[in-house]
Amino acid sequence: MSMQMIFEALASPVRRKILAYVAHHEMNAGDIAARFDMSKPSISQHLQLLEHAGLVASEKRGKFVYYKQVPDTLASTLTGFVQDVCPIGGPIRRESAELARKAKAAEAEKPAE
Amino acid sequence: MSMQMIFEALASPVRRKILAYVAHHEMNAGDIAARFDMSKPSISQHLQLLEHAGLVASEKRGKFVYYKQVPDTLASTLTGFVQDVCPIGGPIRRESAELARKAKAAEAEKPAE
DNA sequence: TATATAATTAGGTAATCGTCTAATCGTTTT
DNA sequence: AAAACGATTAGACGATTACCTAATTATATA
Repeated sequence: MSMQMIFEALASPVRRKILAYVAHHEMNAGDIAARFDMSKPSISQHLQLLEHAGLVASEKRGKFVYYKQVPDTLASTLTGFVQDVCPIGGPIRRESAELARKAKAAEAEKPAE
Repeated sequence: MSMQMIFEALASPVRRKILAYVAHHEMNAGDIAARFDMSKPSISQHLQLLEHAGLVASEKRGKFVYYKQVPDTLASTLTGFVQDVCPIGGPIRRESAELARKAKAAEAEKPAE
């Protein structure tokens, strides 16, 4: 849940891909593992690392364990970091503006929340 | 310069600290190393990794090698990533708003560019 | 030109990371 | 209650990473 754990979690391409899978809808461990050319235990370990970092949450229902992203942690950590490190002024707000534009466009395309 | 290299670079606390040092003004390798309880060659290695990731640039002047942050890469990579992975809509723009507020406050405090 | 200083390269070692297979735990179904 | 299925834990292995010291390169200065 610390900044260190979050950056460590994001350092792996596999974990970033997992994160993208569970960003918009939950998915169980097996279905996630099926997307990778890797054993289930390995994926399980990546999932745990993501969970310890506070980036995903799991819920067991019957035989299955479902994973989904915890929405706010990532955005706030990364923007906080950028805030600290980047020369304040231009770049961040420029990105913010573009971000807002894209988000608005995406929302228009998919009106259902 | 790829996304992978950037996240890898950010995974180390030492490298994030270096990045913070060179964010707002350049600094030579020795002065950077003096801030850490670590040998100069080790810091040199971290600096090269940051440079290969495209996050800092170096310039040799006389005996010294000066490092400074490349300003836009980090912000655009991280916001691009957040854009991909986070549930679109609320969180990003909420952060953006807060970011803009803080940046404005900081600018008021230090009017010289 | 010889010496001193800044920085990097080279080479080596300990620790960590990512992966695998085999074994275990919990749940469901027959 | 036994068998099947989903997931995690345990243990082992190879590759990578992070660090160190010693040696080297490049520049400046006595």
